[in-house]
Amino acid sequence: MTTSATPRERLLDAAGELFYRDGVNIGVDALCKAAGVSKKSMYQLFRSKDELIAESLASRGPAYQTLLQPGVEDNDLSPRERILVVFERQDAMVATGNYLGCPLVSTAVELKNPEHPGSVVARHFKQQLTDFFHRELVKAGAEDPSTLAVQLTMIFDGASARAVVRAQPLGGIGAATASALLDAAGIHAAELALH
Amino acid sequence: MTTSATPRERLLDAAGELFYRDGVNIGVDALCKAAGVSKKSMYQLFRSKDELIAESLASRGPAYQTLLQPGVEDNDLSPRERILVVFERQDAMVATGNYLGCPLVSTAVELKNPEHPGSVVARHFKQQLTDFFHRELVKAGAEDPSTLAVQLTMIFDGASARAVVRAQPLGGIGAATASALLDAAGIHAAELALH
DNA sequence: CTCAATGGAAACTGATCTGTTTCCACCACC
DNA sequence: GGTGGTGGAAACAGATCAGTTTCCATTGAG
Repeated sequence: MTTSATPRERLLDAAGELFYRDGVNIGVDALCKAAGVSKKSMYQLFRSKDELIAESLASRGPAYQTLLQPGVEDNDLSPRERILVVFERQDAMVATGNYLGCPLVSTAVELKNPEHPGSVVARHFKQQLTDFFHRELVKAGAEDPSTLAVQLTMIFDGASARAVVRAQPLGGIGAATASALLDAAGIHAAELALH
Repeated sequence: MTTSATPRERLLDAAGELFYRDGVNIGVDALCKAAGVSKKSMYQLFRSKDELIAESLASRGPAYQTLLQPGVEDNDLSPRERILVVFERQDAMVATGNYLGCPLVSTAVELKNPEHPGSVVARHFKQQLTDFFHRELVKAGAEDPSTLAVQLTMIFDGASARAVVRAQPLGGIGAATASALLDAAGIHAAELALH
């Protein structure tokens, strides 16, 4: 009624945004009001607020991934470039001024409990970023793609933490660090030309 | 009365621990109960809960720094070693299983508002870690100590985020990444022997 | 038109939130 | 033996928390 989407979609959308903007401690009343859904409907659609946290994170996870990772249309990019695009897009997101940290990390930090369904979802999607790095590193012929993928993920989350604490643009420091690490691993910008 | 410390000290101690363990949304009642201090006394000593958040973080900041950074007794360590000690100690803290992320980053993430007095304190002490790295990098003759210090801080916070999301030991990945970055910057383990 | 299902509005539970206030026990100082 | 200050216990304010329930308007099917 408020919008054309179903109550469930409206709830997931509002939850994804408000849990991120205001933290997971925001009240269910405010959430339902923002979604234009009654609490009755909410508790018919979701067992509890905790489940809504997890499901809203899961519903936004794929969108968050595609926001960061180059799509299929970027197949002409080298693995190195495809990796660095992630950091460049992160940089752009921070530059908008609305960035409050990686939603996955923020949720895990706020929930504290690693067994909370929301923490489980966060862990899952964060692993997907590492997996993306891993695939590209294998394509690039990295010597130790597993370690390097974890290191790149750490740089990503470190840049995210810096953006939160400083509340200022990153100025490309994430991409620069990832670049330095890739260089050190022998994955250079000119690798395609060398082959 | 409950302990020998003054009510103020007891409050700052309890706040530092509970805000970290349970998040800044823990209630003032639970906090005062843990500190053995009445709410009346708390609100005489601190203007608001927000101020208590900031002051408790500030009171634990120096302890947190010295926990991470090598003391004056470690003057025989090289700058490189002094930097890597930070990551080794972080690794050890994560290994205890009680690690819930860097208190500074967690507080900033939870508060969302970068102008909150607690966020200001977090920013200040996080900068001190970067400053420590910078001093050591200058000593080591780094070419671009400013950038490198920021990168090391990012690796530190990235490792911290990983520990939270994964809820597992880090296995030295932080030190390994910092080490790789220092190597790439020409600050090698053998530098003292080369001089 | 009738009937049943959907779902929003809002009251309600009992607990908790931040912050204020009252009251009283204690304790050092005179 | 007073006296003033410190500080804990606890009630209180008004708001909000998660979650349940009642009531009613709408809507699509028969």
